Amino acid sequence: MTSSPKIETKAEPKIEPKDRKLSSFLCFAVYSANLAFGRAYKPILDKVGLTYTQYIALIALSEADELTVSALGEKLFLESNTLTPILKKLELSGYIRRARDPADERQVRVSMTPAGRRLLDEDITVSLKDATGLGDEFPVVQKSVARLRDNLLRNTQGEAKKA
Amino acid sequence: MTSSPKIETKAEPKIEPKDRKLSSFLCFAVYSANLAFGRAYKPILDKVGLTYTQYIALIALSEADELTVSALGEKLFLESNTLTPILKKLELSGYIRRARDPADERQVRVSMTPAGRRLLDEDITVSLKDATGLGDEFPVVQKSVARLRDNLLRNTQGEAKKA
DNA sequence: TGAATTTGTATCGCGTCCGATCTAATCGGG
DNA sequence: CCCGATTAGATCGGACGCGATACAAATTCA
Repeated sequence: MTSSPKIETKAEPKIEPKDRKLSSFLCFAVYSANLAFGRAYKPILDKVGLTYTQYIALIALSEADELTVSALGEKLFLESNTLTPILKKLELSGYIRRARDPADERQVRVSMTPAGRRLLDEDITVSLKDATGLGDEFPVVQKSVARLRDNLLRNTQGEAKKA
Repeated sequence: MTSSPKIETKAEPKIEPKDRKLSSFLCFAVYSANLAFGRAYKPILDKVGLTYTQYIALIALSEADELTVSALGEKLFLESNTLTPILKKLELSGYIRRARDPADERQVRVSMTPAGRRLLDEDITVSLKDATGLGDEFPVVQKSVARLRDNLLRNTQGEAKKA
């Protein structure tokens, strides 16, 4: 769309600086959609005393138990500086347990408590699937956004980690 | 393994509680894609001394100048508690101006400085369009995510504001 | 007009994110 | 075996996002 090459120009002939509408920014769509998700989850999660991030971390843990902090972080794209306080709160809430691995005392193994498992089995977020209003598109959008994320991480992690 | 009730229940015949994979969650895709965007923008925005949110706010302001804080908040889906500190930093950085409206001293009019306008004209984020790796899908995904956001806000704002 | 209410912004506290740094445990070479 | 390097978490400070609240300006209405 940016290039409709009738005649070959060296660079862009002329770019209007004005046509940078916020609505055209994919990053803003994702940013604001994330805010919207947080607000949608809030009244539901308030009832069980969890935050949005804590709930997501709990789901990640439900897939594979006894994960280390860094292994959990790989699933969530987070590191210990973010994860540690969250896990401490989840432990305080009684949904998970944290314990140093006897085989390697540097590592912390995180596991779900029965209370945590019970919470997820309730499936408190069923109502939200309708709220997305995506219908059959739901899995398509989900995959597109996941692909977007993976592309962004791959194409920038290169610079971040390389430096 | 926690419970596999063979007896037929009235509503859902049988839902495996285990198949709630993190990767199947749209909210997680959006959540992590937002993190990825923030990380992708960071090295670029660091060079001009802006944060991700500050940059988005600047773009919103470029569309319509002399906005009030709440009008800007409507564009950004943010309120004064979040916006005020951000705008103060943008003012301190010299990219915007803040001034009480003489006609209504309650309101604060926000406008861009020439430095702010110059910054946006540089279009420092061009390189990121490729990093999304979406190609022609780009506008489709953007619209889907924006629609998702609008649906979520509409379907939950009702409860939030009504209460 | 004057008191009550509403409105627009700002402040505060908590919970993420994240870069930078710290500490303790493990590993590896000599 | 000891010492330096690496690794896994944790801590700290800065910047959001947001509910609750404060405060002053504007509006309403008796």
